[in-house]
Amino acid sequence: MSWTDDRVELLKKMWADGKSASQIAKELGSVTRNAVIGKVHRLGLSSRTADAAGAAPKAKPAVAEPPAASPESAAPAAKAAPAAPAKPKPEPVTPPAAEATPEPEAQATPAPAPVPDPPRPVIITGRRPVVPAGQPLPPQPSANEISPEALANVREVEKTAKKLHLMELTERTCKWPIGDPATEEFWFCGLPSVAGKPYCEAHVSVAFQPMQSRRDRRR
DNA sequence: CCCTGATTCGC
DNA sequence: GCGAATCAGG
Repeated sequence: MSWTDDRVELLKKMWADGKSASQIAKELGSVTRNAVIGKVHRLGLSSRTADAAGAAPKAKPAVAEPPAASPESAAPAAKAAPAAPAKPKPEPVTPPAAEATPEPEAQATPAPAPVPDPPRPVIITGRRPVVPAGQPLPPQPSANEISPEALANVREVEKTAKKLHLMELTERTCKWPIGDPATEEFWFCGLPSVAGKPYCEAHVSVAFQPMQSRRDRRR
C-alpha cells in the first residue's frame, strides 16, 4: 500500500496527536515506523510543536517550508470537517468521587500470598452509571476502597496515557481501559506495564489491593 | 532490552 | 518519493 491522501491525512492527524511513529505505523498498517518517520520528514512536519487545535502550524527551523499553495487562496473556514458531533475535550475521566475516608492505606503489599483479588478495572465514565444495553456490566467497585491520593495519581497519570487501541497492546503495555467503551472516548492506558503485571505502576496500585483494606468493608 | 525520532542513501 | 538500515539517544 502507498501513501494515499487518506493515509497521509491520518498520519498528520496522529502525528499531531502525539502518537509515536510505531503506533502510527501499527494503526495505518502495511508500513513500518521507519516509513512513517520518513514520510513525516518529507512532509516537513517534524518538530511536532505542542499546538494541537486547528491552526496550521508553520514553525520550521532550517529548511524552507513551501505552504503547498492550493488552488483556493482565501477559501474561508469551510474546511472538510468530519461529522464529528462535538468534542469539548474535557477530561473524560471522572472517577466516582472518593469521599475523604482517612483509610490507613497500606501500600500494595507484594507480600507472600498473591493477592487473590480480581483486578477489576473501574470503567470510569464522565456520566452516570448509564450503561448502554449490551455492555458486559462495568464493574463499579466504587472508589471507597482506594485511597484518594492513589486515585488522584491515577487521574494524573492517565493524562499521559498512550491511548492505545486493543490491537496495539503488547506484553508490556498497560491494559487498563480508560473512558466509555460505548463511545469514541475509549482507549487503553498503554504506558509501560509493570513486569509480569497487565497494568502500569499507577493502575496496578488501584487494581491490586491489599486484602487488608478489603476486610471489614461494610456494605 | 525496550522504546524514541533522525539521517542516509540505494532504489 | 520511498523506506530499510543505521545512528543516536532515553
